[in-house]
Amino acid sequence: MTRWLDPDEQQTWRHFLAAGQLINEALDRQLQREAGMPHTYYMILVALSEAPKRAMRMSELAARAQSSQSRLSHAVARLEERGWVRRERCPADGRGNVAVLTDEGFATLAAAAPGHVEEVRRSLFDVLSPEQVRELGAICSAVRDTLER
Amino acid sequence: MTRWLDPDEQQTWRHFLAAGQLINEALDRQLQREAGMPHTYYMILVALSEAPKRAMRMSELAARAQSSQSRLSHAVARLEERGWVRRERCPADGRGNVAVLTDEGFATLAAAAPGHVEEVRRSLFDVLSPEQVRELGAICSAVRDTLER
DNA sequence: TCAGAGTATATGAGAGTTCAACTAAAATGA
DNA sequence: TCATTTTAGTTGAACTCTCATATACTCTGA
Repeated sequence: MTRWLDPDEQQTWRHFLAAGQLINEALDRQLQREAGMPHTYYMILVALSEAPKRAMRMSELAARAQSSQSRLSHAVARLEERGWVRRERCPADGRGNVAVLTDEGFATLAAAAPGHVEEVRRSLFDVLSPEQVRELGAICSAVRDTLER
Repeated sequence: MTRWLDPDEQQTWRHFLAAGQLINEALDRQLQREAGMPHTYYMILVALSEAPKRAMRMSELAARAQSSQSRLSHAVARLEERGWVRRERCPADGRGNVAVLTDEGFATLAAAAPGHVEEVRRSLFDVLSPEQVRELGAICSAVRDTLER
């Protein structure tokens, strides 16, 4: 009944898990050390920084930053305490909130970005050939399309 | 100075993050729902189940299960409470502990495995062509070799 | 226009993770 | 042989995440 993994698939799967975790740990360590925030928070700041007026509805932000709504809500509360983000009531929809990246938040992000990109290169792009990067892009895109929603 | 990501790299990176997270979430949800444990705990049980006598030194186990020592220590404490793992003092080295998978733990793992494998197929292998699986294996292996230690 | 259904977000508790101590037992070496 | 260093593992606190629930607003249809 169960379609078990054959030895090759097993190995691929374990490499996949190991690689993914090593990269995530590297990202988190670098950001925690140099910017005092986890990668999930960084992703939230990035998403906000790219939005018009650096502002976005909470649910839209959750989608962009690949966060659950609850996680985002907690995270933004922390980011607000640090003064990097501010929340405003949404005028168009009384239920909604809009998260806004403050200047201080933007400055923090700008300061953190170079070190982060360097880490991204070190842990992924520098390791792979251009051909592999293309392949990886296609693979991840396929996974994403399948699992998303 | 900073080697920023070009648009293609950006996209690949975002697909990579999204895919990785979607898969991890799928794994965690499935295991939490059907076996009442997170994926990290599952990996610990798997590692133990493959060891001679289903027993392993803590640090060796941490390495195999891709866990930090601290995380493993906390996790094994929980697994012990549930009766799935037992800890014994290591006779050869007075500092060491040996984690042992109990019969109950093994049974739990055996019961959880089919659903887990099914989820692994659904979220990764079924999505990719055999060629892509090969490519992904090579890519992850390269990342792992570079980042590990 | 109002009850009921649906949507946007927040919140609290419980659980897992990290980081920095801390304990205890080897190993080292003069 | 004893002080030092290293290694194995644990622990507590602070923090993040998840899940279920709560709150407050909007929409829908009779």
